[in-house]
Amino acid sequence: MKRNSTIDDVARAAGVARVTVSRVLNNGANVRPETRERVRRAMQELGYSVNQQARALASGMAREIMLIHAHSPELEPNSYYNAGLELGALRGCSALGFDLVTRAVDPEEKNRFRQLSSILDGQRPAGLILSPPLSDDIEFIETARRAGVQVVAVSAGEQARSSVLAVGIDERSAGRLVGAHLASLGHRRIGFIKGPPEHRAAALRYDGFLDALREAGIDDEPWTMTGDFTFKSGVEAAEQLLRESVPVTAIACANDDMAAGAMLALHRARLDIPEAISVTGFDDTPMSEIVWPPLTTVRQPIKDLAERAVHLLVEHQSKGGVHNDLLPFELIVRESTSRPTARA
Amino acid sequence: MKRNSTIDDVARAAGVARVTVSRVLNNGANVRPETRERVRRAMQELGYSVNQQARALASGMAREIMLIHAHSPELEPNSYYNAGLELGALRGCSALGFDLVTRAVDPEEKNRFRQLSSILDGQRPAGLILSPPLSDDIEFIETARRAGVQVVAVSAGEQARSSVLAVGIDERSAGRLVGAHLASLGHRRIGFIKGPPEHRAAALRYDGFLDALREAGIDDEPWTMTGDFTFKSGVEAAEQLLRESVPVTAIACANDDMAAGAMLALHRARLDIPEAISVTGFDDTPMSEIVWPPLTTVRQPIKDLAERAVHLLVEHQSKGGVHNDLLPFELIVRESTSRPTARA
DNA sequence: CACCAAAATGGAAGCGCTTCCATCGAGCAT
DNA sequence: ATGCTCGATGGAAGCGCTTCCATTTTGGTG
Repeated sequence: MKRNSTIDDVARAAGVARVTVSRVLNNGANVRPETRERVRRAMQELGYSVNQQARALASGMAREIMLIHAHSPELEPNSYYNAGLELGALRGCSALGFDLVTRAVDPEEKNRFRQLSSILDGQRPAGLILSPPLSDDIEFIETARRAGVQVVAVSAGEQARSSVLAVGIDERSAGRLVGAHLASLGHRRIGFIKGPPEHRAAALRYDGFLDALREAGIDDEPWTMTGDFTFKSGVEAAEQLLRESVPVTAIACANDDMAAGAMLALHRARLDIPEAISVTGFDDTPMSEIVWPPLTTVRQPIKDLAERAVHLLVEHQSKGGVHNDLLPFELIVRESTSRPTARA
Repeated sequence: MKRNSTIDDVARAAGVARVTVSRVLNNGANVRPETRERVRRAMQELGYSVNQQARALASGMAREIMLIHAHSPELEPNSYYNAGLELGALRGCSALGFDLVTRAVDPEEKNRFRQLSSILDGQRPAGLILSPPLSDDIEFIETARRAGVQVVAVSAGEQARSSVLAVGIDERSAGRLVGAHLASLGHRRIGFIKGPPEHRAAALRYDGFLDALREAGIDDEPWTMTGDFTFKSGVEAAEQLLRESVPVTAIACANDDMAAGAMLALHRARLDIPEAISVTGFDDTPMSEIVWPPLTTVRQPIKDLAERAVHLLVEHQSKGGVHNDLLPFELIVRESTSRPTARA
């Protein structure tokens, strides 16, 4: 029955005191480089890894990180996105010896600030992870900070990113990537189904999209429609477009759900995808491989975002400060996009 | 800055020693009922909750639970199912102060027993969560037990359920529910797309399905085809059925992915769902709401299964024994099923 | 070369809990 | 009554780590 080695084993092996090992562990100051190295080597040889439980217990710091996701009663929850965030956050917490507490708050609720304050008061978490559109709600963020809780905003817009810890992707570049893809295929008349205006990240995606069109010499304002990220709103937006007989050869959507909805509307209207109209999504949810045809979309590392958020929170414990982490994204080209057929 | 109350606070409030509170906490023996009650009340009043970190540290038990999911290189991983399991397991671990370690093992790999042994040897987890088809691999389970690790089988077949801890749903009844639904709508000729034979739970679903048909007076063997749970295999199975011109009015599938595949094949063949053919799935993945038409399916509480699995593992620590937890499931009737039209 | 601040290191306490062992009565047979 | 067992309770140690403070070492200065 092999017992994991402890900090004392390392200390003994390195010929130093336990405290010194602890300092090395926490990148503490006042350790001579050679001592540090010796301790490092001892850790290596013993295959040592810290016991997060013990660490958390000793340091006595709050052991909880709170994940708040938006959940309006009317809107169906974006289960994939939220599940991904929770999964990532849990992984991060697990690795760092924290507990995750998940809460839902209605972003429309007038009362949400008071609500947050009372939650924070009861729990005193070590940090708060906010997802859109809460991560763009500056007043909400400020309420949390006033309560002395470190905040990290996930996929937030520029304002939030410049005032608290943040993780996300370069939304604007991601949007540009989609626009460039469509433009390079030869599409000139493109429709865009946007997300809700409070969702700053989606707005940035749209800006990037416009950039790409402009760079490709397409200066006409594209036809746009605003959805609320649900499948249903995608259906409705596309139906609206068909009703108006807008002559587009491609429709870009601010997320996959709306793209799937749009595809359904097009299917119903007996329009072939991508022959008649190309469609793009955003997020690369599992659904994008299931719909027909498989959806061209942007893969966003949702789990990694949340995991990173936890680390950020722990690293910047009480240091306050602004830190903006951008994670990589990727355009996944599938069969829902092709060059426009010479017809429209 | 409110500090959470500790076991000592409770002890003081109840006028007993710390140990006694600990005994109450762990349902230990040798505490007089009235003392127990007094302690309980004190806990209540102080809003006490155990510090799992401290508990885990003190009890010195392994702090890790290992989730092993099957992952063959050829087969696309069932991301929704696996993500759900991981999410649930993480929640459970988080609540109980355990860490979750996730591993993937190829169930086809001859070498998997040795592989498992070496993993277990290195990590010594407090328990092992096995998902199908590994949870039906008796020899695999035995290997783990021989290494002295408690095992819980998720969604396993009867053999595994009778030899280790297990959580799942009553697969047979769930299958019966689907069969009864279809039969009650008036379908007499029904096709069934099965899962792989090693997947015992899927086989049970099929048995239950047959039971229902028999109960409805349908004694003909239904037309069946075996898939591997992938979207693609669903497409192929349905195409096979169409090629053979089997005169079914409904197709039941062992999971949602195959159902979605079958639907695609039917769409391509210009068959309307549910007018020409009804389709059912199993699992209620998010996809079932996205496909067109929305899929009638059985909702299985995947996250809860995994969460329960963790609890089982911890409760039965070193007690060995067999325990079979059945969680509730639910038939979700959507638009992919209707009475057969008077045509076939 | 003595002197001192600053850097490097170590000792000890304690986080909240469990576990091991000792203690204390009560109830029972002798 | 006396001795014993057994159920109920408490004392003390310690899990692996951090933190506070004391101590030793270093290297720069006059």
